[in-house]
Amino acid sequence: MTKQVTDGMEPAEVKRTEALAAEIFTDIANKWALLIINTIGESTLRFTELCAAVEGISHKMLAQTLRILERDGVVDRLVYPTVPPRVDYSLTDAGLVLRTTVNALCIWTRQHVDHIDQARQRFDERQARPSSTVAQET
Amino acid sequence: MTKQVTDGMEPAEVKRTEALAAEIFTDIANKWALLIINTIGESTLRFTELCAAVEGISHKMLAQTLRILERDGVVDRLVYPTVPPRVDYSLTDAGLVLRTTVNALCIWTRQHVDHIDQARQRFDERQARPSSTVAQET
DNA sequence: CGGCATCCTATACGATACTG
DNA sequence: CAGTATCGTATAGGATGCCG
Repeated sequence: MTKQVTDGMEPAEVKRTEALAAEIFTDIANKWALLIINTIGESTLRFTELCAAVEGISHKMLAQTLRILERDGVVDRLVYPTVPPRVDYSLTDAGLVLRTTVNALCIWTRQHVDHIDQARQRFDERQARPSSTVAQET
Repeated sequence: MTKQVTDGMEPAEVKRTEALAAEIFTDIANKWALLIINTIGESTLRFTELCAAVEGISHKMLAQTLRILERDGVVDRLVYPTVPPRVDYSLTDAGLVLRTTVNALCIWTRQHVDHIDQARQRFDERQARPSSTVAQET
């Protein structure tokens, strides 16, 4: 998945990095993780605020995904020893770098909604009757 | 999920765009779709080539995900009416734009492998004994 | 309030097998 | 070779409830 970073490593080390990269990618490249990262952004949000801000996420998935992101050093978790408890979430430095990319993904989605909607209609139409995109003989 | 694009729309239209954006995001923001997009990149690959290039993907998931990406107008599918059949996959213009972002995501992952690996070790250690990150009283 | 555990359903996914 | 269908398992994910 995008080499170049592993240049000049011993085979064993490359393999370990490869495996870790795959793991990390799995942690991050999923709907909830990406939405959470994008939502926190530059701000600091409490658990409940996040739960409300991330459209459609459940209490459970938020807690679960936050734990993974915290472990991976993408989000910071600050616990106030008050009662009732207060927990603030923010992005780490690494998380902030990541977030610029994630945000670009969200913006791309928004900007292509119409285009994609039309592509879908064309596709669904094509499915109805045969004759798809076929390379022409020359 | 990242507003601003829906400014100056009627409420009903905003809601439709909102729903579509969520759908599209679900299609794209998952491991396989992102890996496929990043792998195709600027090139044109046959089904079998893609299957080999995308680390760990199964025949089934590749076919399934490609269908979704094709429908969304992210990948182009060119069928050669030969026997045995040959099918070439490449990114559409929209897909190419998207791919720059996706690639940035992959690169970020690679570049932060060590950093994240260390963050994980610290996290796992913290879990063993209590005393987590707690806000100090002032 | 934040978080974990539990239960249950829905979906993701792999393996396999069959077609054109 | 590319694709679809089927089946079984595994994981995602919602709902609920209990604790500090």
